[in-house]
Amino acid sequence: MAGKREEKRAALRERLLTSALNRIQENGIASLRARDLATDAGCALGAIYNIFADLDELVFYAKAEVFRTMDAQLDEVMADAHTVPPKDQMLKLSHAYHHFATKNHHTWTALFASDLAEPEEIPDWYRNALHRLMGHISKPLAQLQPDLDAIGLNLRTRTIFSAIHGVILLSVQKRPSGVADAEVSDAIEIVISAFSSV
Amino acid sequence: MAGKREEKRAALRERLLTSALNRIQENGIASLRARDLATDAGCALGAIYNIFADLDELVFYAKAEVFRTMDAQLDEVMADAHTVPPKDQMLKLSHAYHHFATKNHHTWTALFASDLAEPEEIPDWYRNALHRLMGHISKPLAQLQPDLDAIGLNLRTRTIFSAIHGVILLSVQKRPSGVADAEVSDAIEIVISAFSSV
DNA sequence: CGCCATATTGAACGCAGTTCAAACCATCGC
DNA sequence: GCGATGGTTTGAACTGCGTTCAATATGGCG
Repeated sequence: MAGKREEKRAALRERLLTSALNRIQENGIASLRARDLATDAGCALGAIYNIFADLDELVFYAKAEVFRTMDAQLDEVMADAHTVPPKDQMLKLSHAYHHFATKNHHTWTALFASDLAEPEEIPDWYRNALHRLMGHISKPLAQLQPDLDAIGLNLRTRTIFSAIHGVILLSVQKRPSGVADAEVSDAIEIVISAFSSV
Repeated sequence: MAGKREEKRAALRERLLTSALNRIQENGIASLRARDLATDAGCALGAIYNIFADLDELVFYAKAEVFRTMDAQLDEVMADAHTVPPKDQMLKLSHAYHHFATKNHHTWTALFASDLAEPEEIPDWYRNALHRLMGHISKPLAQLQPDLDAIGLNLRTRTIFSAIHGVILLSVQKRPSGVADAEVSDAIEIVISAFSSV
């Protein structure tokens, strides 16, 4: 009977996170309720606080889950990317990012909901995932512009990511200043073309 | 004494909005409190609800104020823009947008805090301000690419805005995926150059 | 089995937005 | 002026939420 305590604890933790992800996916992070989570997970209200310091921490781990899922999907899409021209690699990544954002509207939006006011310890897995993501952009970019130094390449990589992110964010948020759903693909093409041909 | 009632009502409304703007600017929209607003404005808690349906409505009008202020500043910056080359016009606008965003971190962030879930009536003044903003981009763009039709120009305009917005947003939010504060100017230059040279 | 440490429970607390009935006060007809 | 009228102001009370905590239950272990 090694660690039946740990077992139950881990199972409850899992149920709470699953419930949170389902509810965020369904109704958005703003309408997440501690009491609903407890009901879903079949535990008492207070039990949440044996496992997480507060709801923010629970949400933090839920977001981590979303981020990891996205990371895995992007990695899979880009696994055989080296077989296509640099520009097509960036297009592929952008469209995959867009696809994830629309398929996971509420959870994806939640990822960016708040400022990272305090530069808290960025966890290693996060740094790594981000590094992989940026690598999917910087690798083809380095092919297109071989004379860029590391710093220039880094800045350019983040700039391209930010640009694509902006297009998708404003579109997903249905801002009048953004592009309509049906135009996102074209907008991505415009952005990547612009960055590919300097 | 025509309309002393209306007068007091308008004055209170003004005080509430001013208080809201000050507090958002200072501490961010998340820590806005009805009781604080009432104290600031020197009225009872319930008085807020004679003027606004709820806090969301008050915040809506506060955001409108911010948007109008930004609109006015951008218009002023761009007033004599026609004297410089198209690319420089877009740079000027982008830097002014960035300047406003950093000088008004919390209020600017509040503008984009929530999805516009329901496509509620977009007020005319908002549509107009947006139209002016987009005009500052589309005019120089049309000079650079005279063979674009209206639809293409419109899409391209929104795409450029989204790209610049993305760069600034991720930077202001201090996301690791964004560019650092000190790099934003360079990133803007990169984006506008890319879009100017296709 | 019996004891300890930990987990679980849900009632209770504090805080925040919102409501509402009573007190208040512009306004208007006289 | 003056009293009636109806919107305005008031702040205590209501509701819903995250969080806490003392009491209870339960796994772990000699």
